[in-house]
Amino acid sequence: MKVNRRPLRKHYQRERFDLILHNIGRHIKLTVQEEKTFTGMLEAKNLKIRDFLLRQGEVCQFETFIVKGCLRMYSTDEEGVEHVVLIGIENWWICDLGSFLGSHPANYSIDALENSEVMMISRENLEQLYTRVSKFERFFRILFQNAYIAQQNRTNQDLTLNGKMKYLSFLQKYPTLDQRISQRQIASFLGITPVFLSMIRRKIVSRSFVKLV
Amino acid sequence: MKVNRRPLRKHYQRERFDLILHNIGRHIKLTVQEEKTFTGMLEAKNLKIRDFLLRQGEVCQFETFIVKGCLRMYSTDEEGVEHVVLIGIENWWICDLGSFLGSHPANYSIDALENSEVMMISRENLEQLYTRVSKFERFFRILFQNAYIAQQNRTNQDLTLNGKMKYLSFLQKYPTLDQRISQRQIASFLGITPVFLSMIRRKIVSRSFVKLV
DNA sequence: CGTCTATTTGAATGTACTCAAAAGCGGTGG
DNA sequence: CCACCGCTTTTGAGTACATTCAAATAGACG
Repeated sequence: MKVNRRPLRKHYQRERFDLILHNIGRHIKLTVQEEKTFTGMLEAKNLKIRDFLLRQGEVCQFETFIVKGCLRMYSTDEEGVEHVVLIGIENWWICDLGSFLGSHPANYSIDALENSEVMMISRENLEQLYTRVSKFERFFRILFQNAYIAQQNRTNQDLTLNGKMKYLSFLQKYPTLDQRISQRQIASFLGITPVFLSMIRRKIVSRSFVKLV
Repeated sequence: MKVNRRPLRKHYQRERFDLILHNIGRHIKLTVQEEKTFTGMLEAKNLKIRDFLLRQGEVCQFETFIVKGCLRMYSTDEEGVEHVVLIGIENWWICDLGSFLGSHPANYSIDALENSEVMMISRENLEQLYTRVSKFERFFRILFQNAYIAQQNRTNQDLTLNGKMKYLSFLQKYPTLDQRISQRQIASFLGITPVFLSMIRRKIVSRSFVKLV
C-alpha cells in the first residue's frame, strides 16, 4: 500500500498542469524543458465562491488561467450597479489587461461565481517567458486575436439584438452556463435588469409550452 | 534637373512606408533587411469614398493598415440596418479577423468613409512573415492585446452608459472624428438611431448655450 | 427554522424607436 | 452659376422596449 503512494502523488502533480499545458498545446508545441520553465512560473490558487481575485482600483498583478470553476470580471458604476464584461470558465483566461500591462488601477473587479481553481502568472514572469520561450509570443498572439474577435462579435450583438434575442443567443453560445450561474449575473452580462430577464424567460417558457401542447 | 529626379523618387518610395514602419517601430525594432521583407509583402491601395474593401459574405483576404483616410467595418441585419463595429483612421488596422483567419464568409463589410490610402497584407504573406521574422509575432501580440482591451472597454461602456453619455464619451475619445464623419455613422457606431442622436445633440447644444449666457 | 438573497409579478415611468414630414446640404449637370 | 436631385439631419407625435419601485414568493445556507 505504502509503496503506491509516491507514484500516485507524482501523477497528481503532473495532472495539475495537464489542462493548462493542453490549452497551450493547441497552438504551440513545447519541449519538456520549456514546459518546466513555464509551469515553474505559475502560482496555483483556490478560490471559494465570492472570493476576489482583483478589486476595482487595485493594480492587476496576474494573468489568470481558470482550471476549474467560474469567474466574472465586472465594473461597478457610481450607483453601485455591476456590469459584467466577461464570464470565464474552465480553459479560459481572465485578467484586467489594461491594469496588468499598464500597472494602473483596475477598472474591473474579478471574483468567483463558483468555488474555483486557477493558475496565475505575474507580469515579470510573463515578460521573462516571452524572452526565454518566444513561442509564447505566438501563443498569446493567437489567444488575444481570438479574444478580440469574440469581443467584437459581442459588440456586434449588443448593437444588433434586443434583450430577448441577446438571451437566446447567450443560451446557444453557453448552453451549460445558464444552469451554473444566477439570472442576476446573466442579466448583468447581457446588459439588462434581472427583472426584465425574468419577464423574458416567462415569455419564452410559455411559448415553448404552447409548442409542446 | 534630371539628376535630381531619381533621389527624389527614391525618397518618395521610402515615405510610402514611413507611417506603417513607424507604427510597427513603436513595439519592435527591425533591421533594414527585415523592413524590406515586410514592405515587400505589402499591397497598396487607394479607395474612394464608399469603395468597398470587403463585403459581408466574401472571405476577407487581407489585414489592412490605414495610411490615410477613414474606414468602417459594419454588419447589416435582416432589416437592412447597418451596425458599425469599428471605425478606423490613420494608423489603425482593420480586418474581419474571423473571416481572415478561418477563411469563412465575413460577418462584416468594410468600406471607406473618406477617400483613403491603405496597405494590405495577405494571410499567406502574414504567415510567412511570422516564420521569417518572428518579431512580428510580438508585434501582433501587442496589437491584438490592445485591440482586445479597447473592445472590452467599449463593451463596458455599452453596458454602463445611456445614449447621451455614450456620445459624450465618443467626443472625448475621438474629438476629431465628430467633424469627419456623418451623424448617421456615429449613431450606428454608438448603437442608437440617427434621429435620437440628433435629439441628444440638440439638448447638449442648448445646455452649453445656457452655460455661455 | 429563520434569515438573507434571488426571483417573480404588477403598475407606473422613462428612454429610445418608428413613422412621417420638413428643412438643410452637397454634388452634378445643364 | 444656378437648379435640381438625393441623402442627411431636424422636428414632432405616437409607440415599444426596458427600467424603476414595491411587494410577494421562492430558494439557499447556516
